[in-house]
Amino acid sequence: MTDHAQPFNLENRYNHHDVEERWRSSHWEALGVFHAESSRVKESGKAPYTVLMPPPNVTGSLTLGHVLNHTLQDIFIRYSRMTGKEALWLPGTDHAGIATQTVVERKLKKEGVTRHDLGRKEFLGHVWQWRDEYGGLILKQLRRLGISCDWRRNLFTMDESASTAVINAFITLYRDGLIYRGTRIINWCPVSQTALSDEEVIMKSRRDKLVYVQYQLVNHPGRFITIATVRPETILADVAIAVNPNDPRYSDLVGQLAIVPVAGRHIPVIADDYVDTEFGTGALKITPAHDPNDYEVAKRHNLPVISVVGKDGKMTDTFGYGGMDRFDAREKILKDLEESGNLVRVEEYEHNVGYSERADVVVEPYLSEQWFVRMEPLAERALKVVNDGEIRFHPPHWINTYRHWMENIRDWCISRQLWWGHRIPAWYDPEGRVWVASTFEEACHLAGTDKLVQDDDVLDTWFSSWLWPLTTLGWTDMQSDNDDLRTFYPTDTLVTGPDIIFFWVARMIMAGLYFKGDVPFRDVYLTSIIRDMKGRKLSKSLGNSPDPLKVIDTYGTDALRFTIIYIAPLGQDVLFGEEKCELGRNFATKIWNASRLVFMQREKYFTDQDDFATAYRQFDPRSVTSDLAGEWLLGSFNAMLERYHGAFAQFRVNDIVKNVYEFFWGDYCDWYLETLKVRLSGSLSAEDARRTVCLAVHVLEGTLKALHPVMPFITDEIWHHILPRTSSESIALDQMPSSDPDLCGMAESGFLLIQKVVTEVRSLRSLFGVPHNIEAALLLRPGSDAAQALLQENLPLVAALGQCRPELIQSMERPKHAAGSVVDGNELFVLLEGLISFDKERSRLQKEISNISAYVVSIRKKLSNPGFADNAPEEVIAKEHEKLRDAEVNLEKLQSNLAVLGE
RNA sequence: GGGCGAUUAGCUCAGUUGGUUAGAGCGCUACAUUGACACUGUAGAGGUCGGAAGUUCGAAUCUUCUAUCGCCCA
Repeated sequence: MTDHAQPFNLENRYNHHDVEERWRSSHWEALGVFHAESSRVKESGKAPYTVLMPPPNVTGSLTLGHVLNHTLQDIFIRYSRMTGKEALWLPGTDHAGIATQTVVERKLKKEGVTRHDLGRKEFLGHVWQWRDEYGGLILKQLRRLGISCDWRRNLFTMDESASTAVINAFITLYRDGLIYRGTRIINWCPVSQTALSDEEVIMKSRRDKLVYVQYQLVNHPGRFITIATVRPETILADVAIAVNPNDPRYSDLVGQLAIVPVAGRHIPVIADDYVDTEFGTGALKITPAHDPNDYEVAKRHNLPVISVVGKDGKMTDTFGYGGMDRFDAREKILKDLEESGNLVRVEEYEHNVGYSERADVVVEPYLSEQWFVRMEPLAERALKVVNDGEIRFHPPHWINTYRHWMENIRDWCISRQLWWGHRIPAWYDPEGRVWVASTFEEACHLAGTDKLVQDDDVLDTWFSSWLWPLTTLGWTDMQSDNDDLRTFYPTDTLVTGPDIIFFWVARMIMAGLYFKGDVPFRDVYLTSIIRDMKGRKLSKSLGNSPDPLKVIDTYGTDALRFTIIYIAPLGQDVLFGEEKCELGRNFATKIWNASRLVFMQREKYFTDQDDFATAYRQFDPRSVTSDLAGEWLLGSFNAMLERYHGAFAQFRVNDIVKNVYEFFWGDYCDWYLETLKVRLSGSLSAEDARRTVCLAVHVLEGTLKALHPVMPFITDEIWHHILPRTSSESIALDQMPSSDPDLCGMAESGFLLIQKVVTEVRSLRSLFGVPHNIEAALLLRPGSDAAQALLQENLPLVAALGQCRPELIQSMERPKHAAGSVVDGNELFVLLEGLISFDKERSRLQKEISNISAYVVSIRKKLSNPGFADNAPEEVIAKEHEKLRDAEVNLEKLQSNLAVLGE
């Protein structure tokens, strides 16, 4: 971009393509606007402020969820940067073990190759190649959002430093006894063919058949015991039937043997408290290889474990089902049971079944040897820091969810039967002993032999993500210590979706405390979930997921950012439809056009940029006097800023944008700019005119700064037109205005009366259908000397804004042929010779009077209630008295108007 | 079964410690098109705040019960 001064005014029409292209992130990036340095914290004493980007999945592409999430983070970061912090936003991506491996395997399949054909090493070469080619897509797309992270620090969870950290974290936990290897029933995904953690299993409601099957007793021919199951195919793996020891129905059968249908195996009837007497028949088949609870029962009773379902979800039994899919086998065994006469009955049954999060197939409980993290010792402190408020959740109700998980914590299965990921740093010697070490050499040294074989498995992707607050700042092991860690850890604000509280937030807190001895962040902002206009979750299969890049092309990045923040309140779901972005687009256009008006006025009173710059730099808003609207505007602007900063402190981002929107559109454009036109067209001294323009620009610039965190592009563009600023400067580095408490009070100005009078005149005009091109005569009868002076001074304003010829009168006589009204005790009459029907005006007044009478009665009632007078605070009572007085004055005047009309 | 959240204008939602004649955006109605802006302006219609009971001088706001919907965990 060339470095010439911007034109004095803006293009006629706002074009988001041009503007966003000009300031596109690469420009800001090239300037280093988004870079943060620990040295600046050390040397200048600036306070650090850090945000961690939740690393998007490398296989991912931009969704509206990302838009919301990253816009929020950008808002926090830009605000902090502009309020004088050293703001660091750490970006990166995660390697998404299952998802990435699946994508690459699918691609290879098209070429007729499986990963097993290639072997581990070559396959990983393909994955890296894929990642280099396509893995950067999401980051490219994120840049279009104009987000201000320090891209130099971009980290990938498989990068060398992050990988070193993962291995060292594993070793540390292992040596501390917090990682162990054990045989357990885990969640097995038959499609991805790997173990999953509990969190990766989604429970879904499903209608199945509850099958009642009778087992003959060995020693009592003709007697049966009946069980109920939803998984009849696992009957083949039964090792016992359990009943509750207190269940009288079965007490005589405990210790007997029963015959498993189809399999013919003899199994004992056992008694165990685990059995629920209410469910089914009260007799439960025990299948330890295919149910975690049954496995526990079997352990207690020393029962064998028999497996009939393999890794691929196909049967492995020797009773004629071997090789069949588990669901086909279920149908077949139903028929076989019926034929053999063992099927008692079948009921429809609705229950929850676990599905694999990634592959969306029913998870198979599978007995295997896996690695686990012992979570209880980690949970204790992680729970405490949240209970104690060291980490705050916004909105706070999510603490309950967090607490519940921590209090019912279960060990974390971290091994995955994949190739893509951090390989588990464990080796086995010929005797089967395990050696955990950071390298093969070290393991050999420990084992005293080099005949070692490394564990085939890799670690859960979240095992690297939980170290994200550490690895992004260069942590690699327990000895790590560097300027970035010292300066930026703990980080400040984490913005993420509530769906990964368990996966990620909770585990990062554990890891931060364990490996660094301190919390990883202070505030957790949990975002809204975006749904479509019908309230459905956005999903690719439903086709209800708008492409954010298309939305950006249509409406603009600023518009999308503004809209999504405007409609996403803290802690609520958001119903999004593309057309909602009209809101943001319209606002951007409004900002543009209002700025154009201000710059047009500027051109009239300043010869060029430099002339204006000199005056503007010397301009002190506190010097504004005898400009009613200007003083009011300053008051309103500062009151807006006060709410603005307050909303930031409370993480009420939604309020932030609504606040600025209302101020700018309502106060600045609708009222102030209209008065500005009137004032500048009047007989103002050149000096006053110049000062008036400076004030208009001053408030415009302040508003642009307040909006910049939300709408970075348009604000930077217009900011460059305010003064001759070079393209190497940016509003992003300018200082955010703070609220001046002395000026806030000025919002309570006499200008409010002018507004009310103008509105009332317009209302009467509209009500009586005064043609727009007619200037009505307006008579004003002030209710006080102060109002008299105020109105007198601002008659030109009333005239222009109310499109009327106003005149102050003292006469007590009501003008004929007029529509009358009262505002704050001041009467106004719009003369409507020939236009007004007395009947219409009479009925209008009557209606008005009855409204106000009812109001007066209600306040009187309240005030005469002794309970109110005794209990209500002073200022509330005073306010009621004031309301009553005002209402009474208005009522009286309306009544006399009506009386005059009746004569 | 346990927990959390929602229920306010036709639609989507604000309403922060109880003190408003309950607000906004979109939509709707009427009027306005040469001087920033129709991606606009001005005016207006529209709600007994899911239901019931209670606390209180006073409840959209607090308590209890209840209905409906959604999410999380068993």
